[in-house]
Parts: sequence; structure tokens; C-alpha cells
Amino acid sequence: MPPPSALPRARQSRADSRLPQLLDAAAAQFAAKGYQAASIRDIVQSVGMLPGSLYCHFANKDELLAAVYAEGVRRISAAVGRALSRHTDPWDRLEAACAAHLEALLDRSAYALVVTSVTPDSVPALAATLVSLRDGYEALFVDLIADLPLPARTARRTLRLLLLGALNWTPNWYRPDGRRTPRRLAREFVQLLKAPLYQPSAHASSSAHS
Amino acid sequence: MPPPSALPRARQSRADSRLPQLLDAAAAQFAAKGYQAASIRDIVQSVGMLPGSLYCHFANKDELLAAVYAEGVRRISAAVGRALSRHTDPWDRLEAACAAHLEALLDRSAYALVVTSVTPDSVPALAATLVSLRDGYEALFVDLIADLPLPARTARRTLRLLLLGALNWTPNWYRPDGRRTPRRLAREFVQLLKAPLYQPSAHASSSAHS
Amino acid sequence: MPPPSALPRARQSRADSRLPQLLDAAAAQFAAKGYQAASIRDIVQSVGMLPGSLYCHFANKDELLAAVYAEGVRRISAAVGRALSRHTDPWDRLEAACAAHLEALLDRSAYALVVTSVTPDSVPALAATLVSLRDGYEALFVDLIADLPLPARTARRTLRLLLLGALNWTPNWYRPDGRRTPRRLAREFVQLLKAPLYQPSAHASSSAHS
Amino acid sequence: MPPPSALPRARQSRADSRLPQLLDAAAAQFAAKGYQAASIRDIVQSVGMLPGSLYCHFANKDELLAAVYAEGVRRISAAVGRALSRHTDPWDRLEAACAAHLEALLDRSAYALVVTSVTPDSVPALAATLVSLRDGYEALFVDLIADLPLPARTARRTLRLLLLGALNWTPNWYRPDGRRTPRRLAREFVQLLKAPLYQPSAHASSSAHS
DNA sequence: AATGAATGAGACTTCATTCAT
DNA sequence: AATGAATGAAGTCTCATTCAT
Repeated sequence: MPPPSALPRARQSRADSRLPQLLDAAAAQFAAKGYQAASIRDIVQSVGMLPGSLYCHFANKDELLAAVYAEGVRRISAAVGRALSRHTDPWDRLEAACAAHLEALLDRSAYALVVTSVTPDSVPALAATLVSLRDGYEALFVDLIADLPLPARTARRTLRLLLLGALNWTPNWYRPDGRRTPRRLAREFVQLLKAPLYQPSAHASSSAHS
Repeated sequence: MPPPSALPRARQSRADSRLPQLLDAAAAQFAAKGYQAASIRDIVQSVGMLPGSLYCHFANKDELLAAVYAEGVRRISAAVGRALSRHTDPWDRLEAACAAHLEALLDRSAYALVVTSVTPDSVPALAATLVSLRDGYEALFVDLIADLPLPARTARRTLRLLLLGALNWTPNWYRPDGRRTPRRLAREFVQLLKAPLYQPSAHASSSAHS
Repeated sequence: MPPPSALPRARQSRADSRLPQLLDAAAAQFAAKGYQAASIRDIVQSVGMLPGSLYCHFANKDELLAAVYAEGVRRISAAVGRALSRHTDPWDRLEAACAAHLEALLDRSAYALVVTSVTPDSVPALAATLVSLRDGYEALFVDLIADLPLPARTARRTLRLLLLGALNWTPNWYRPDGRRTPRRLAREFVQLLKAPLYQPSAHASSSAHS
Repeated sequence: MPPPSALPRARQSRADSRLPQLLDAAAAQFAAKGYQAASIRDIVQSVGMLPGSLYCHFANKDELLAAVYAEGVRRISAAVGRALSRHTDPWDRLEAACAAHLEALLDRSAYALVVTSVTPDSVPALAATLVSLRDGYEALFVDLIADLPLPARTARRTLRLLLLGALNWTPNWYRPDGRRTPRRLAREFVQLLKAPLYQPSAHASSSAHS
């Protein structure tokens, strides 16, 4: 049922700018080709605009990337935040965060992918901004790992870098596949860290291969 | 037999070919800016040549990348190979491989970095070639992990992807620092996988943080 | 009749029209950068408007220039007119005119500068208009020089072109400086010309500079 | 008689680049439209090149202007120098210099015109360079005027600025015309100044015009 | 092996201007 | 009177590449 009087018409007609589509298109192109190789022509064309029109919304290509990157961080943060709210056990929370992170990276729109695939160094003018955005997000994992009940002397920082590196690298090899979902991959990653791999007893090791 | 008095002209004219410098320069630029953003101008300029001269050595920019990439894989493979030859224990061998991998990535010239920082997808015409080069190298890790004495049912492929992902991601955050050497980082990574992180006993966990 | 209690809305809305500021800004930009290089963006921005809003006041950039130019001629004419009204001796009147001309050019707002710095040829569509505006003003000097008691056969037109050229060129080298005021400069220019031409008696002329 | 064997063929084919034509075309366009309004497209098109080809010869548009401006100064300096070498009397030398200056400005190619029509301020990045080039040329007039036998206390600097201003402004009004040649104009300008300043005897000066 | 002038395409960006609101 | 999104053309400049020398 439509609202009795379509009041926000005027406001909406201003609001329905193509800016969101523009961001989407930019995210897609940046993720697919990288920042440099994605041309403004290609980006705007996919939303039916002309190159010059981009500059109504962004001062230049760099700022467009900054906006996409920020949105990417926002989305992945939100997804991880939502996932965390459903768990209390520290290890479960870590696994849920990994799963949400991987889902954002592997399943969804291109925003999250931009965050991991665009190296800040490759855009000197933005490097500081992008690094700070990414650090803001990764602070979340600092907390998650701080909450883990780990053996004394565990190198928590290294653990975080190990885990995030593994997660962020997945787009380099992951191919969608019914069996190996992002969620299951996250479970496996965390499981490998949780469980002891080292087996002092020799025969156990040999039996593993047999 | 060459004339005794002859200056080593012929040999020298081979030796002082600027092709190696060209490759070095290309590696440096590709690693620093990415394939697209590194211009042929920049590359040749840093060895004192002119753009057209590049084409005496390579048919085009793609082939230049292919050569750098191949050399990168060759170097990192050789380094890892040398490191492996000094160990027999499976875990030691894995750690040595990781250390050599990280050293190549973080310490040395830019060749290895090109291998991890240039996404094959970003150069469609070369994608297959590059992927196959990288796979050839990573096969080494398949073997190393196959040799590990692991508990039954361990997801060895996932373990490999976890570890290589973590290693390959390091250039995104690593900053040279006397204390945290690549070698030590490799040790910590492997240690985190070897040892059990999960602690069934509740108090142990809480005491870790208290 | 407007309601007595009405705030002076109507009058104010006229008064606070930003048209005068717009003209000022345009004069400043045209004078500083030239007609072509001064962008509408820059002009409107300095009065807090948006580019589209300019077209509420002027049909296009050319008409904006025409308005500024006309105002420039009007101001300099008025200034010279005021100065003339204070003198009766022909040479004094010429010097006063030169002083007013130079003051408008060197001291004041940018309007007068637009008149001398924007070459009519650089705006073909307006060339005729601008030339005619400038000629209107320069006619004043035709009269001033016609009134001078000069030796027979003096090339009065050439004298005018010499003098106006020298005056109009001053912005190319003049730098504000306490000692060399526009007024003093006008005096010096006229003196250099007057000495020979002014002829109450022969020795006066030669002694004028000694 | 042609050389028996056209040896410098090879050398010439390198030397016959279109750089001179490029400079000529740039001078023409800059003089006709001003620096900003003259587009690179127009300039190169008039010598049958493509826009990108310009950058084989000049790093950017500014450097092209710098080259044209420098050549303009060189040409006008050379012309004035040649003219000076034919006279010894100070006033004759000044008049000859003015004639050569005006001829370069009004008759010939566009180079000289660029020097007077492109305001250094309009190209901030080049302002210092252009001003210094122009000052180098105008130093010539400093000397010429220093050599004039003038009444004591004559403001020689002002005299120079008056004269050069008048000369440089001529392109704003001069229209080629059989009777009023640049040479004759120079004579009239100098005459207007000379009469009073020139002083073999006091009555001669007053009688000169009668 | 190397040069340097030239190409042709395409890059990002700015411009004056329009128009529904 | 003013906005702001959009246009379409044009701007300068860079790119990988070619080729006669």
C-alpha cells in the first residue's frame, strides 16, 4: 500500500542522485582491475554518465577511491560487528569475525575487496588515509585476540598478523565452490590455530600419512 | 683462441649489456608502483636508456613483466632450496622455507615482491603464465606440508594456504626493524601453528590475562 | 503602498543582491589572470555562489566581461572627469587626467585594469563593443591634447598615442612604493613632454630641468 | 655550386625536425590568442603533428612558451643590435633602436609580439624567467638613454619607461598603413621627446618646431 | 644495442553552460 | 535568486609502441 500522500517526492528527486551507483561501479572496477588500471571512463560509463559528471561528486579519482575504501571498511566492520553480537565465547567470536570478514571479501560486493586489494602505497597521496582506515578496522581484531585465553607468552600481535594475512590473501586463490564456503574456511583456519599440530610421538606422525 | 692482445671486447660487450640492470629497474618499479602504474619511461630512465631501447630486449611491456616474474620465482625458489638443504626434520624444513621466503620478500631486491604483489588477474594476457609460475613454486610447499607428521584428518591444503597467505601478506605491514627479523618472524609463525593455542582449562585461560 | 510594519525586505533584497560582489570578483579575476584563464568557477566561488547561479545575472561569460569592462571605463572616466573639474590650465588638466588615469590603473580596484589588460582581440565576439567603449574614453584625451597650446605641426595624434601607451603600460612594471606615487609619475611623464612643447618663452623650457 | 657528394644527408635528415616550425606556429598562436587561449591542438595542427608529438620537444606548454619568448627576445635584441651598429650619434642610436623595436613588433613574425603581449604574471610558473629575459633586453635601452646628452636631473629611468611603454603599446592600436610605417612612427616618438631634451642651444629647441 | 622523433589512443580533468527544482 | 547534478566539448599530458637511422 502506497503512503496516502507521497510527500517526500521533491526531496527524493534530489536525493536519487546516481552517486550510490557511481560508488558501486567504482568499487567494482577498482576491485577488478586495480586503482590505476580502472579508468574513469569505464566507471562512469557503467552507470550511464559522462566522465566529467564524476566531478560533481568527487574532486578527483583519488577522492573517489578514498570514498570507496571508506565504505568498504564501513561495510566489513558492520558485518563483523553483527556477527560478533551473536557470540560470547572468545574463540567463537574470533571464528565468527573471520567468517564475516571472509564473506565480505569473497561473497559480496566489491567494496571489501578494494580494501584488501588496493595497496595504500600504490596511491601515495592517499596512503596515510587508507592505512588509518584499515588500522581502524583491524583494531577490532586486536581486541578479539586480546580476549582469547591463550598460553602465557603467546605472541598475540604475530597471531593477529598471521590470521589477517591469511584471510586477506584468500581472494588470490579462492574460487567459489559449494563445498568450501567462506564460513567453513574460517572455521578451518581457526581450527588449525586452536588445535596442536605438533606431534612429539613419531608413529602418530607416520600414521597420519598412511 | 682469441688474440692475446685483444681487449676483452666481445666478452665485455656481452657483460656490459644493460639487460640485467633493465630487469632490476623493472622489478623495482613493478614492486613499488604495480604493473600498470610503472611506466616504461620510468623504468628505462633509471638505467639511462630511452623508451624505444627497451624493445631491443623485450617485445613489449608484458614480456618484460613475464621475465621479471620468472626471475622472481627463480630467485625465491633457489633461496628456499638452499635453505632446505640444511635441514632434515620436517618442521625445521618448513620453518627454514618460510624464513627464506620471508627474507626474499622483505629483505632483498624487488624480484620476489613482484611475484606476490602483481596479481596475475591484472594482466589478462599473462594471467595463465604467471599463475603457472607461481604454482610451480608453491608446489614446494605442498611437499613440505605433506612431509609434516600431522594428526589425522588435518586439512593440509588449508594449512598451506593459511601459511602462504600469512607469509605473502607480510609486505603489507612489515617494517624493517632490528628485533623482528624475517627469520624470527618465520619462527613465530610456524610456532603458532605447531603449538596448541586452545586451553581447555578455564583458569589457565583467565590467568593468562590476569 | 507597502505595509508600514513590513521589514525593508524588498529594498534589502535588492540591496543585498550579490551582483555587485559578482562584478567585483569578476574584475579581480579578469585583471589577475586574463579573460580566458579566469574561470567562472573561480569568480563565483569568491562570492560564495555556484557556477550555475552566475546565469541569473549574465547570459554568459562574455556579457560578464562586457559589464566589467563597461564599469571599468565608467569608473576611470568618472575619476578623470572629477580631476579635470579642478583645473583650467590645459597642461594642468592633462597632468591631472594622467594622474587620475594612473591612480585608477595602479591603486584602486581591478576594474580599470581590466580595460587595459584585456585585449579586445582576445574576445572576438566582443571586440567591437570593447574597442568602442575604450575609444569613448580615449576621446577625452583627444580633447585634452587638442586644447594644448602646441607648436604648429605638432603630431597631436602621435602625442596622444605616445602618452596613453606609456600610461597603459605602467601596470607591467609599476610596483607600489611610497616615493613613486601614480600622481608623481604622471607629473614626470607630462614634464618630460611638456618642457619642449610648452612655450611661453624659450629659456623657461631649458631651465625647467636644471 | 653544390658539393660534389651530398654528405650531410644523414645528419640532415635528423636535423630537419619540425621543431622550428613548431616554434613558429606556437609564436603565431600565442601572439594571436594569448597564452591560455592558444591550444596545443591548434599549434601542432598547423604543422601537421599530433598533440602528443609536441612533448618530444618540450616538457609542457610552459616550456614551449619559454622557448618562444626567449627566441622573441633574441630576435628583437639582434634586430636592435644590427640597427645600432649603423649609428654613432646618441639620439640617432635611440631612434634606430626604437625603429628596429617597432619593426620587430609590428612587421615581422610573431616572436617579438609574444614578448610584449604575454604578461609574465599570467604564467606564474614562468614569471621570473620571462621577466628576467625581458629585463635583459631592456637593459639595452638603459644604456642608450644613459648615453643621451640630457639636461641635468633628467629622470632617465622614467624617460625609458615612458618610451618603452609607448613602443610596447603600439600593437594595441597600430594598423599597417603605407604612410605610417614603424620607422616613421619611431621617428615621431623620438622627435616628441627630443625637442625639449636635445639642447645645443635654447632657441634652437623652440624653433625646431616652428 | 640504441636513438629520438613521431604516433594514436587514451588518461584525468576543467570548462562554460543548461535545467528541473 | 539560487541550487546542484549533468552535459559535451575541449583541455594538457602520458602511454606503449614504431621505425628510420
